[in-house]
Amino acid sequence: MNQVERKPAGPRRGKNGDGAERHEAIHRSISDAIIEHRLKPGARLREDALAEVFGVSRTGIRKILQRLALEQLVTLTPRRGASVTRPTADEAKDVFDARQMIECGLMPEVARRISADDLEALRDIARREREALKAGEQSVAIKLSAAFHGRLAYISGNATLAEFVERLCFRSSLILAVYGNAGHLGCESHDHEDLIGYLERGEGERAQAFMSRHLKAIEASLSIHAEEDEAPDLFEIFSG
Amino acid sequence: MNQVERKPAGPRRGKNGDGAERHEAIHRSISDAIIEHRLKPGARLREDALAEVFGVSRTGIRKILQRLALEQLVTLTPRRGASVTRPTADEAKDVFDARQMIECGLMPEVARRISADDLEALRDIARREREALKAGEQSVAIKLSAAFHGRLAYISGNATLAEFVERLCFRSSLILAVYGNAGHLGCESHDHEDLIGYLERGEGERAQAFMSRHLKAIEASLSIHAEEDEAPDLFEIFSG
DNA sequence: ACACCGACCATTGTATACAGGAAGGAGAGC
DNA sequence: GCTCTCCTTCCTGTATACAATGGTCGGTGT
Repeated sequence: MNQVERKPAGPRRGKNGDGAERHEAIHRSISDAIIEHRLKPGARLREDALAEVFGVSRTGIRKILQRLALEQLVTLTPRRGASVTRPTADEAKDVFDARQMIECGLMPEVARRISADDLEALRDIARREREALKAGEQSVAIKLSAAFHGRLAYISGNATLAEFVERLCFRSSLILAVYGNAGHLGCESHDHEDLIGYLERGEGERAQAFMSRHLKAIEASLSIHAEEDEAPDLFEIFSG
Repeated sequence: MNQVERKPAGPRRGKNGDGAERHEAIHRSISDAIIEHRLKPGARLREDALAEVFGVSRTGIRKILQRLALEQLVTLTPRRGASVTRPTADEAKDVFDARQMIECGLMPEVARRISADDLEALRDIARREREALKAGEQSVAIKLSAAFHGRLAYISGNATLAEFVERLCFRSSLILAVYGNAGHLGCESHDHEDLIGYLERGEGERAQAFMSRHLKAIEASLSIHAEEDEAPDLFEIFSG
């Protein structure tokens, strides 16, 4: 069946078992690019291009793309390839409702378990976030905000819920990219610092209430208009 | 059961178009087999064997296996292949804590939104579950129990959280397989019927409390022993 | 006889080759 | 001049071939 006797085409890849780590690194690269809005919602992700950029074959790229699709960061349309997910208004609402329920629900346990190291790490993230915002680097700030919320969730000790929160934060970044006003993106105020204060003092209930207000504030800052591009409802348009 | 459709092995098996649906069907087949405990935790899943059974090539099987790994139904060890996940005691606790938080939190909204059709569908599932339990078909009963909880979550209207609940229920089936006592598996009593009653009467708070007790009862029925097979901690063993 | 070492086999990981469908462009007809 | 259709071209979906690795079994030496 092999018509052509292909020479072992340059196994420049086959160093050793770094394959898994390489894939992980590529996954993070693409994730970060999406979360930092360097890849905007709707952007198409061609397999060939990504394969060439990262120096692997399409096989590995496909695997990563599928994982990203499961995480709902990219959308995989059957014969059209992959593109960065453009969240709908409904999805945005679901995501923020879910964050309300889970992140707020986690706060008491977090307040109970938080350690000095955790506090330091969180303060570091919050500080860098403020600096990024001050410097106008919204990409970095958004990524750090997601990192803050994700890290917070992991302190609860429940890896399953923390993973879920992390994914919700990633999706939130996407939502900010679509529905956010360029003006005051992310968590500008001292919210994160204040939250750390409540947690440090072990005030779980207050932290919970504060987180609720915090998330509501973010959601309220979005301009969620229906965005009727995808499937323009001709009936509604012409029936009036 | 009859998913083994021996194809004529012609070269036309890649008749695309049905590819996506085929993959979906295979995914469901394997998922069901795991949830119904026909594939027990720890069972190895060789790619060749699955490829032959379902009449597709290893490429498609790999894709499905990776998706199952993302859903944490199978574990993918780097050079050793795939096997049905054997949940640890910690994971079991996390899963049930997560269900406590999310499923209970969803109940008020479910009580608000539930429709007559929903009630009928839920009653049907609960009835079939009881019948299966009476007939001693624990596999079917476990699957129906997961279906009940999943369906319930979808009524809330929050697709994101419902999806998460669905996945938690699948993982719960796995946990039951490892830590459950053969005696009283699943939700034996009239719990599901009672819950439907509360929801029908719009008593969200009561439904929430009842769901909490229900989940606690299931968790309490497990015998969670540490199961130190996976990575026997030699340091701890020999340091004494 | 037991233990260690080497080779083989089984199974996964990766790349490439091939086929089929969808989007865009060009040509022809009205 | 505009539009419709066909063709080309790119891109994804799938299978297969090849490389690498870990486990296992058998042989040999002490």
